[in-house]
Amino acid sequence: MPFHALVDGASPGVQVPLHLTRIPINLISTSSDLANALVKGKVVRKGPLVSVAPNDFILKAVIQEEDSQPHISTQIPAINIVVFGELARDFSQCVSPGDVVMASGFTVSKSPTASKDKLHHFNLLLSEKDANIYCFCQNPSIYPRSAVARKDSCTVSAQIVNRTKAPRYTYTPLGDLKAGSVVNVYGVVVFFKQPFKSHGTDFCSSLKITDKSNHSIGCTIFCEKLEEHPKIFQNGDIVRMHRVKVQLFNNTITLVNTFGFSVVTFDGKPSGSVEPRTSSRTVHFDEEDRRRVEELQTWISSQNILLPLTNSVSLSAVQPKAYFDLTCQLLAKAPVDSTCSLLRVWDGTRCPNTFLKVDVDPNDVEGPTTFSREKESFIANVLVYDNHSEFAKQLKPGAFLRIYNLRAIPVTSKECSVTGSQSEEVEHIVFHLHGGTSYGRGIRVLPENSPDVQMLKRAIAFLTEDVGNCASELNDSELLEVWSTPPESLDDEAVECSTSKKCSSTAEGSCRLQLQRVTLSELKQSPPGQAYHVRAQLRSYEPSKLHQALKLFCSKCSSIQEIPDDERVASIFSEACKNSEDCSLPPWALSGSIKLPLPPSGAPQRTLRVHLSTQLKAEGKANELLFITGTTLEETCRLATGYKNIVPVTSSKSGLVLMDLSAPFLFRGPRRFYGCKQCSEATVRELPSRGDKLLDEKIIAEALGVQLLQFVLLMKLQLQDATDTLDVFLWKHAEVFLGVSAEDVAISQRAQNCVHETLESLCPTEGTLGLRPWLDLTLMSYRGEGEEGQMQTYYQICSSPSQDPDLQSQDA
DNA sequence: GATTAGGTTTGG
Repeated sequence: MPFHALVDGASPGVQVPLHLTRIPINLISTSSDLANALVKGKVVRKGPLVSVAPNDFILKAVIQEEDSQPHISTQIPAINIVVFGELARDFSQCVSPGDVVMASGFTVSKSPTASKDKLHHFNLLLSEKDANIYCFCQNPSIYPRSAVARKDSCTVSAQIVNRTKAPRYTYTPLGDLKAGSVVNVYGVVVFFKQPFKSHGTDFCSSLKITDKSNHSIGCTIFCEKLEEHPKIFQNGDIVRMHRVKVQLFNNTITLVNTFGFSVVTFDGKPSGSVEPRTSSRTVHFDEEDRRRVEELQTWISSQNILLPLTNSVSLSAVQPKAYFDLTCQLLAKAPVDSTCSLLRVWDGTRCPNTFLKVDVDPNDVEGPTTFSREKESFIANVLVYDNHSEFAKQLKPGAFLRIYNLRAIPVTSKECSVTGSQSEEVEHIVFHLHGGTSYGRGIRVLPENSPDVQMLKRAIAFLTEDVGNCASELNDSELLEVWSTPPESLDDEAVECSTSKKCSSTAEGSCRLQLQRVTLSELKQSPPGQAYHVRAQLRSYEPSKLHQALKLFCSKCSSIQEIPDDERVASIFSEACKNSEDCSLPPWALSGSIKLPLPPSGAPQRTLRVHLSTQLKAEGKANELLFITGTTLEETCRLATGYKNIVPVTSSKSGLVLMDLSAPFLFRGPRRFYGCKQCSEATVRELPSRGDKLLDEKIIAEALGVQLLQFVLLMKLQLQDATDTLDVFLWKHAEVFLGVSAEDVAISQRAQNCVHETLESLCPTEGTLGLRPWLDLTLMSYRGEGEEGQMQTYYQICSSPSQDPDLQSQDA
């Protein structure tokens, strides 16, 4: 009986058990005896009910002791509580801020947000199985959900909610599997095949998983429906399987699914949030699972990073004859014959080899039949055979794909030379996806929201800018400026000038691409405007503090801007408060007030004035977007944790206006979004109706006339080989190179650690240069204006770091 | 509560 709603402090048949002893919030610690402990506090903040699965929820709230003695301790008598399962839903429905609750049967965990929210160093965890919450309901609340609508909420009738216990799963380490048993397991994928049709009634997935025990266990999954199979995108993904049978086959332990089987997968790379990949509507996923996934993610990243689990390479890093996985976008496709189809794909990088032209009937082509010469040079031709040709029938141009175990086949053919008389041998390349499923051969459509697709989209977006506009080749002088000094506005004429020069050099360079690898010394003497392959070691990189590598980029004016520090943003907020004037509200806006969650210790609780859209309210989405006035930065951040989208505004004579765009124009949870000062024409206006489409930063920016800035990473690397050293920029391909999204780096310590580990593996702080891995890189050289106005050559990395194992120990 | 597959290429 975990949840008890009491009206006027009582409810028929419900009593707070007498054996429980109240413990002051500031005395809660891991060492306190919690078995019979009871905490009491007023709910000062109630977060949204987050659905993690049907009938499974998480809700966070803050409770504060009202009657505590401040002199007892300096610890703030307020604490985060995290409620799980259906108990969370009951809490959400029945408790309003202002209500007093008591809780027992909780556990405590270290609060990851303590330094930020200045609350208690521990969180209270309340699971539906063990915890009891007693709620003393107050008068109808005037808090967020109802405040704006001025609607009474939560007239709770006294009730006792009785829930069946959520099943608790135990997971068997892969080293402890006993033949004949049925178990639940967690593991890291080290091999997998996409599901294929078996000779029986089902599709079959074959995979191999490992864990800390370092056993590698083969698994075979039979399911009739494709969506019931594990959604594995790459080695290193994490799988959780329930109800698999342990069998011996050829004296080896294997796992096969059995009745009631279910599987969930997770990205193996830490990204700040753990998203279960499943199409099951009844997945159980709780804090314990989150902890297990994060633990495995940490374990994976601690494994030898020099031996990457995945075989993914970008087009720019493809080696002839090699097998590899390619993440790409399908542009066009056509059948070639009864067993073979042509897929035309790209990934935003250019393969140094020219592709064999595959003749197909233009009438059979799905998607464009031709592309501009520039765009064509970025497109790969992939021939897929047999079962994959069948699978390709269902693919649609525009889809994002990962193709596993592709092979780059060099093809030599005779071609008439330009002069026409003699024929000369020309080397082309074409990718083959051979029939069958050996080595995991197959094609997978990646979901739009996957981090890899997001990165791919950005790489392609950068490219299409470049292809569409010769100005493309990077605003080098600006890169330099950003590098050493705060950004200044660009001199337009200077850009025009350097752009036109770059255009001509690009035009000369783009038709003939360098095929062979060059040394750094040769590269320095080679003509600019071309792509080159180099093999080099990373000698050093800047900045050493990763947060300094994070910048904001405007895709409209191509400027790179620094992320303003909190001090600067805080001063913009306080200026805005000071200069605020009374104004008449736009006709579409509704006004209300909300109480700010948890005031800092001792301060009176603040009531904020908010505005929201009549339209959104009519659609039942009043809380989706709030315009708030008169807050400090700190208050805005606190508020943002409980609402989807917060836009701080200020009132002037002319009405509501956005703040200075040096400050974020939008807050959502820990994420902040910025607009370009130069390119925005910001106005506070009502958002057009979007139907069921979720409000995201793009929609909001567009509606407000804000040119959204994109998070990017910018670094300067020094490469070295036996012949020379070379400074290169890592920018447009930084996400591909580092394997994280810049946006994640902006909010996630774990993503930052991931980057740090990658750089550390390529360029260890300790150890000799000779031991550093050798990297196969594609560099683009281009001319640009230097700091003092003279033209000079710059280099930028445009590939992922593919490492050459043969050269690992060779000395520079 | 049966059956399927049981990684491992070199090819169009």
